Amino acid sequence: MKTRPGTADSAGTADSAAGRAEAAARVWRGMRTLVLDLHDRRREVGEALGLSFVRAKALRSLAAGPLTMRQLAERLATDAPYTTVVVDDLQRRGLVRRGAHAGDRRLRIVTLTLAGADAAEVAERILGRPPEPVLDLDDADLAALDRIVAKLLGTGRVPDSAVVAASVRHA
Amino acid sequence: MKTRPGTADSAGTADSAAGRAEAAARVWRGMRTLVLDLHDRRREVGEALGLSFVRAKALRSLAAGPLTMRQLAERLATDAPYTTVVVDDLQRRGLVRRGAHAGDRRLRIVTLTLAGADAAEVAERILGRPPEPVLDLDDADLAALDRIVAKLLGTGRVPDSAVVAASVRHA
DNA sequence: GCTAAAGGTTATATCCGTACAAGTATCTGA
DNA sequence: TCAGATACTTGTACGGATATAACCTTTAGC
Repeated sequence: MKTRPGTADSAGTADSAAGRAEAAARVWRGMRTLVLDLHDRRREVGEALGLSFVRAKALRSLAAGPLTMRQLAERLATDAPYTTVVVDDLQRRGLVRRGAHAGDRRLRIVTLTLAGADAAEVAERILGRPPEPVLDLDDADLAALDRIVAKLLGTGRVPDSAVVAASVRHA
Repeated sequence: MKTRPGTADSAGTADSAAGRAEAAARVWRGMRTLVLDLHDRRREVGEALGLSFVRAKALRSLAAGPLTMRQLAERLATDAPYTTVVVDDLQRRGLVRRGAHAGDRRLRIVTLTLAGADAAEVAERILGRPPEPVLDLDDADLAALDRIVAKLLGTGRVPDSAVVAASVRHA
């Protein structure tokens, strides 16, 4: 609504720009609805593991490799004290181990135990299971979506797991 | 990786099925990453309005039209008592009004005030603003994504705002 | 060596959200 | 009319998450 068709100038790009903005907004709202409203499984993960969101997220973060407390805090978007609480809890449950860093003895390196890796995998499987509508897409649509989503991710920031892994590895 | 190319049988559909499952999982993980990790603006909304997530969500729910307490509770996925707390708070801030339902005097109908509608619009604008990568898509990709996302949403449940609005409207 | 900075831990306070119990007012159906 | 169900409110208790301050250890720079 309110497209003001009279304002389109010679090239027609002005009108197209308005249409693009609308389409982009519609797409984004749609993606948010799919992820947050229609197919949010975070509660399911919590029930399956008996862990809160942040604790489950900590396990999933560690699945890619060990992290220091500070790095983990950044991943979880929390502060250092609460990260201590979370790791204490996970350690008490036997899901993570705290280790020392050879190079810098101030650092604590948090590593998944086997049980922790199992739990992380359970969480990842629940969260990663694609919803029905995605599975029902025809081959062409799925391939197109796959390509476009990869493009959307590609423009973004580097995953930063590589940096993290490297910084820990040289110990 | 691990595509096991030898297992493809005559029709080639078996191999394609495996590829489809992988693509679907990759797409879904990508969409979750975009919405939850790379472009989550829920914190920004809270800061802009000075309201918690649930309160902001209540305002956005009411933007489509008045709701009874119970309907609002369902939208927020909370129980009735907490909904009372939330509405009390929003009312104290002058963002919503509690009204009576003519037909059934047990019901309380919650309506946005003008200030509440403004706040809801602010929230919606922050959350609905598409991230850069979406805006940077070329016309063909954006159109394809628009079409496919609409398809993904279409398979789902009816928005149920219509039902809600109708049930309130007959007052 | 001494000081400042960084990594972690401990403790405390507070808010948000969930859950449960109980009570009031109203409606519905036998 | 009377019992039971529904809508909402009040109160309470608790876990989860955030913020801040204080402290200890270790590292790095002068």
